[in-house]
Amino acid sequence: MVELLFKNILSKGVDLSDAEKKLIGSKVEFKKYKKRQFILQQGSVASYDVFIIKGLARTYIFNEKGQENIISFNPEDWWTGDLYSSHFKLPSAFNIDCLEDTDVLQIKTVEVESICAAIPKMNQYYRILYRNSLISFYARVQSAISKTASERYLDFIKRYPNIEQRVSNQQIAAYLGITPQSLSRIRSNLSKTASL
Amino acid sequence: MVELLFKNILSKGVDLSDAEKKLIGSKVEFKKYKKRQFILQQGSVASYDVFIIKGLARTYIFNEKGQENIISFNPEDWWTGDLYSSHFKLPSAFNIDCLEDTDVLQIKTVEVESICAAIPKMNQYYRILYRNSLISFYARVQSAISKTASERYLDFIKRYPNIEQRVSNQQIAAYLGITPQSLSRIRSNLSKTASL
DNA sequence: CGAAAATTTGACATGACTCAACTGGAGTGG
DNA sequence: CCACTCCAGTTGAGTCATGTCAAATTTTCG
Repeated sequence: MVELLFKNILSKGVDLSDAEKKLIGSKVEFKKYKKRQFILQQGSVASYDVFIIKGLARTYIFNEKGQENIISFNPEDWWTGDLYSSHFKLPSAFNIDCLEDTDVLQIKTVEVESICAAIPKMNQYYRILYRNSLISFYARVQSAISKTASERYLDFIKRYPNIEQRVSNQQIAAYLGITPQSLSRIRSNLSKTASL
Repeated sequence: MVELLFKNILSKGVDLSDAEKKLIGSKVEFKKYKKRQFILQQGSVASYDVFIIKGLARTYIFNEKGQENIISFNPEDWWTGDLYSSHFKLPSAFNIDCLEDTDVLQIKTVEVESICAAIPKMNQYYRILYRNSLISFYARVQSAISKTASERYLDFIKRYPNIEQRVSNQQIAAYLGITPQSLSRIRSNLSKTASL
């Protein structure tokens, strides 16, 4: 189990000694979630950073109109959680729930700080992790403000082909910020033009 | 000059010794840019991380339709650059130019790595810096996919009142992902309803 | 002052939304 | 195995927000 996390850490260029792995391993809790179960609920304060080792979760928010907006899909080998809530100890605006049965490793956010203090190179791991997330958010913002729904859909299936297979159209629509009806029409237009 | 950077580092909870300040100071280059001058041009490889001490820059990209999309405004006390390009040593898709005469401190990206290696707690500085950026990008994505142009405009002037004062409506429109004409209409509608 | 750029306004086109009805498949209980 | 319900997905009609193109007006700045 924990090996998957160490593998992820190594993939960011951080090589841990056995003693360091032992320390991190002692802070990590394994947990299983069922499909539809919540990892984090809106209004509660996030106290864990969650690393997904199997399954699929989504991070979403209800907008003013009461619709779900999916901020991100969180598959295996990814972290999820609410950085804002767990840092400032304020209630989260996010919901995180599971679209599949999901196994995770979770670490209390305060322990993340203590791990970084004890193993300074772990700061480098987080630096790289966050930097990579930032790079993909740049692209998402640009896509969101400059492209039509149809173009954004094509971006999505190109970038996350594995996720597209695993989620319903409703979920994809909530990720793109459009209605399921619009997505349905977009798909039918694309298949028409593709078959010409 | 460099004091402003140290102040920013301290504000993220990282307290530097005089020796550490000296090391960082030796890697930093001061540079002045005129209004309209480019800090980074599309197609070139970014090799610097740039800390703005005075003035205002913008990071933008040309979309497929040839329009400018502003990813972020970069005022004093902020970093700018292209994390992706400078990390992977690939040509940047971004343009960064100055909307005002701008003074910066720049550090070669490779030196950032050497600074982090020599002063491990600087990883913590970057970790926090990136985390804060990520938090604001979450909000921007949600705003972009779920709100009307009018709501996004209100978000913008509320969140960046100091920047709204300093840039043209064209720039704001490029940030919101709408046409200058639409922004003009939105503003005139808002002033009508506000005066009722 | 005069040229160029920014902003505003009008007319019209279009993309996406809403509301509503319909279709088809998955699961459930008799 | 069938009848039933539930939910995802599709489709149609009308509406609204935003874009496009064009022209008028105002502002900026050399």
